Amino acid sequence: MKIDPNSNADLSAQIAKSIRDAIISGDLIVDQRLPSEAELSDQFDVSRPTVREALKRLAAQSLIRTQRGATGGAFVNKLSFEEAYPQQITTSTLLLSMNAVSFETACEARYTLERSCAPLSALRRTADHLATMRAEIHRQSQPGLTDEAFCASDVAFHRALVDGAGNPVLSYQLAGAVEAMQPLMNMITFSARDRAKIIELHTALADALEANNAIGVDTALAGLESYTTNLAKSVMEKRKNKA
Amino acid sequence: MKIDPNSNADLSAQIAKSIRDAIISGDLIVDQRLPSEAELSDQFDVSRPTVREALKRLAAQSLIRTQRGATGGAFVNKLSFEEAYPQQITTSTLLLSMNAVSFETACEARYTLERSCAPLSALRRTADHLATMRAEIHRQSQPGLTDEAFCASDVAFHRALVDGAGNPVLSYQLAGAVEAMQPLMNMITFSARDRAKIIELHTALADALEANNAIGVDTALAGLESYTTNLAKSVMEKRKNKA
DNA sequence: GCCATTTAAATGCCAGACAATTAAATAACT
DNA sequence: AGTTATTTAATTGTCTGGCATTTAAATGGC
Repeated sequence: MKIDPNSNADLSAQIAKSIRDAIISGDLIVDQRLPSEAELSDQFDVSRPTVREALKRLAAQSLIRTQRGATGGAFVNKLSFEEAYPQQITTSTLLLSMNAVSFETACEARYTLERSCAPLSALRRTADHLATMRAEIHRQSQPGLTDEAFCASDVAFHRALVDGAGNPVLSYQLAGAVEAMQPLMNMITFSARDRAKIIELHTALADALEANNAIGVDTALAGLESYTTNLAKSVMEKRKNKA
Repeated sequence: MKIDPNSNADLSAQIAKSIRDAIISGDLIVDQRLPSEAELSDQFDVSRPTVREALKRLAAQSLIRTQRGATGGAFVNKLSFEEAYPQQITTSTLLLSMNAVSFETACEARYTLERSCAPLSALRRTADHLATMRAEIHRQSQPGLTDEAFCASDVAFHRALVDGAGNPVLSYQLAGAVEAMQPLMNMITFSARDRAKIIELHTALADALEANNAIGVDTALAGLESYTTNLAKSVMEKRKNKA
């Protein structure tokens, strides 16, 4: 393997790209062992620290894992949905916070995606999903719950709804949309009245899901979206007037 | 700052996590300069190569960028949607190829998400989006087009549809779902008859979008999904009988 | 005041070494 | 022979020290 010395990219970035491409194309398959760092240094004609920087880049993307010891080395990692979740959530969160995405835009995206899962979830949700949602509703009605805990419970509730669709690809894609909204929602202070209204809608949602009523689920979600949006709007308004 | 020597994680991983957390929490803000590698070595009490490995991990996630020279250093990067796209697509693609996700499951997720964008796109699509879609339809009807090129055009067509919703968060989330399907679709051989049918559905879709007819768009998408799924099923069947 | 040069600070890269870990090979012992 | 203890070898993890390269600012000459 060779590296272009005229490229303006770091050597470690070029090497990482070379190996990453090999993984994507299938040249390197899951659990296959990469050459040792010393061998890679020879092959790419760079020093070991440079190879290591390249490997750390790949490790940061969960594309490889490393083991120490005699039979150790770097191995192509089987990227699992579980591993990809946090990455997806971190990225989505930072995208929202760094790009001045309005609450409305984020909210619209989140509920648009979530509503698309509703029919499938109404069809396929298991008793487990329903139980999780009922439990979260119960938690949400506890007095003395902090806004953060309320929002976290809200996220758990909605993730159960999404998971009810029984499609891991959907769950993965939705994780970013649903979880990344939490920091934004945390900025809203929920009064007792707000919570009661949200719990009411959550209950309607769970009821509809229990009855396999897709339209009812969609209606409840639409209600939640408009209520959340309006709530956020009024909170922002109040803050603006105060300042 | 301190690092736990009892943790079984690499020092570079711990340092990367520490800095990453500072970025997520807002302790480090966009375009802020991190301490130099030498200063970080002192602060974390590790050597410079270890610090560098940590920084490369963060760079691989586009959380920082580095500049050489007198006023250079590592800066917190403003994560843009454009930067996040390829990451998202790579991850989604690998998730599908490494986890034996069935074509049906992937297809269901993709069309479920895409159909959720349809009403918004019917409402907001610009002339530009329509023009892109018409151009791709034209390209798809060219004889002699390879299956790969046909699929790539298909992806471009659908991305224009999604972008028509005018919500960058939606576009980002959908990018993974739509683009990651391409390698799977490339495995299907599209006969002339298949292509004609798909182009017919694409045209119906564009027509409905032009008329701001949300229901028509949804119908066309539903038709596409079932046609694609059946096509894939018959191709797989044929291959199985052959072998 | 403007341009060329020097300087200093920073990242990029390398060579070599040692520590820590791990599995396999070997030796010792029963 | 079988089992246990020891040694060995391979590999990653980390450190030290250094040099090359890049870049902006400081300096100096005109």
